[in-house]
Amino acid sequence: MSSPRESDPQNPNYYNRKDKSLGVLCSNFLKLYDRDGVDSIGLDDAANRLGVERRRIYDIVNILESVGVLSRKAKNQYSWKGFGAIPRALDKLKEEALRENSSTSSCCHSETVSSENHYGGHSNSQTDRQDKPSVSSTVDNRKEKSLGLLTQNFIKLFLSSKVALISLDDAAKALLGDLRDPTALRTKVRRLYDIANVFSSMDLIEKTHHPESRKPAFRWLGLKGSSKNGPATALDLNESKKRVFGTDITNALPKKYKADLSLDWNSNQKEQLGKHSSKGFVFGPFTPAKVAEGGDSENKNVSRAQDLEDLASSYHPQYRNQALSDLFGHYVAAWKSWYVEADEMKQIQEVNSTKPQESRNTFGVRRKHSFRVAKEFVNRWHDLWRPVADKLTDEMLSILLPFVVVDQNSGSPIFFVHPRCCEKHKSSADS
DNA sequence: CCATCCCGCCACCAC
DNA sequence: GTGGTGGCGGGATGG
Repeated sequence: MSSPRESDPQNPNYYNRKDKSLGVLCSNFLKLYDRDGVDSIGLDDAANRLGVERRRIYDIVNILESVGVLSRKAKNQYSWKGFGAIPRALDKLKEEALRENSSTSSCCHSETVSSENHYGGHSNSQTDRQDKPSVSSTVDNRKEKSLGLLTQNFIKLFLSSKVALISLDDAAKALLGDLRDPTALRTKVRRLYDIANVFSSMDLIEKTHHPESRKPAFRWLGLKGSSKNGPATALDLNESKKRVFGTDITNALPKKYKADLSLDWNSNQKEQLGKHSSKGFVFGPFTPAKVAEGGDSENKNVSRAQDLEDLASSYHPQYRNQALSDLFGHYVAAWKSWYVEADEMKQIQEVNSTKPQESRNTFGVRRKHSFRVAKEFVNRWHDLWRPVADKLTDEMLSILLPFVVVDQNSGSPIFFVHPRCCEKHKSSADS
């Protein structure tokens, strides 16, 4: 006879839809398996450990497989390839996308992704049983609509076109080709939401809004500077993404679970970010890369950026509280895009002008972007932390404080992320 | 009201 | 039949 409303976080029966989204499930999945020593993944095992139904695991696994992170080994068994396998998979997709792009304009769908994707695997045996007249049609049909294939085609959309931003609606239309069935469209969009969720949790894409239309849209992030057609080795990120995690999973609790604000700090690298400034400020990720005052070579800048990036990834606190975790992930992604954007800008400028002076603009862009991103981040961060801010120990604060926002013009810090600190600075910085 | 997307029914398929 | 897979879309949720 009790009210079924359990939307109160204080309520032990608190239930939030987001807690069970494919995105967080994927995060947890990754936490579980993205570590040394993992080689084989059993679907039942995953489902049990994550506390979800098998069906959900299929969704994730299919998507991950299509970007090379996993590969199917046998029934119920997948082998872990890791994030290091992504660049190769993306290369391949891009290649295919370009090929298809040129020889197109007629209805082409199908055959987009040839059955054999996975480089590493000697996929022979029964791979080519798909020319049976009767069976093939249904098989093909089913395959054509598979989540995995849809995923790859979705990626191709980004890789082939110059469109950096795309709404799921548009994506669905594009992927449906000439088909005009509104029902099919809806279904397609639903699937795309699934894909977008897991990709978001992997930082492969990012959700934003279209500049004018205000409509939700997604931006491709890829693996930071990946498409940097550098010399040889192309995109080898030396297995970066070696994220540090705690040992246990967050929402292994079946139906409902209570909010848990306890934190899981990576006690180790606590000290190493000794970037203290004179006033006792501690600079963090948003430090503007010590912007080119005396015109330093860009090589230096690049390595500087790299340093900061490394700092962020090695200094990635893992919160038990999923919301905090997600938020932080969002912030890291945003921060990365800051560099990516700046780099792209720099390249363009380098082509357009032979002036050796343009690095100033580049950093102007960086600052601006940094500012915007940081501001949004801080606001949301602030709201989340307010309830617990006073319970934080000084040690905890020393970890949080590094997150500083810089002024877009001067490059100097304006306010700290810590709730206690940013409160008073916020208003002045806002105008 | 609209953007999201959880949830699980049930069709397929391989034994 | 049994069990693994995984389309698919109803309808709930949250903003």
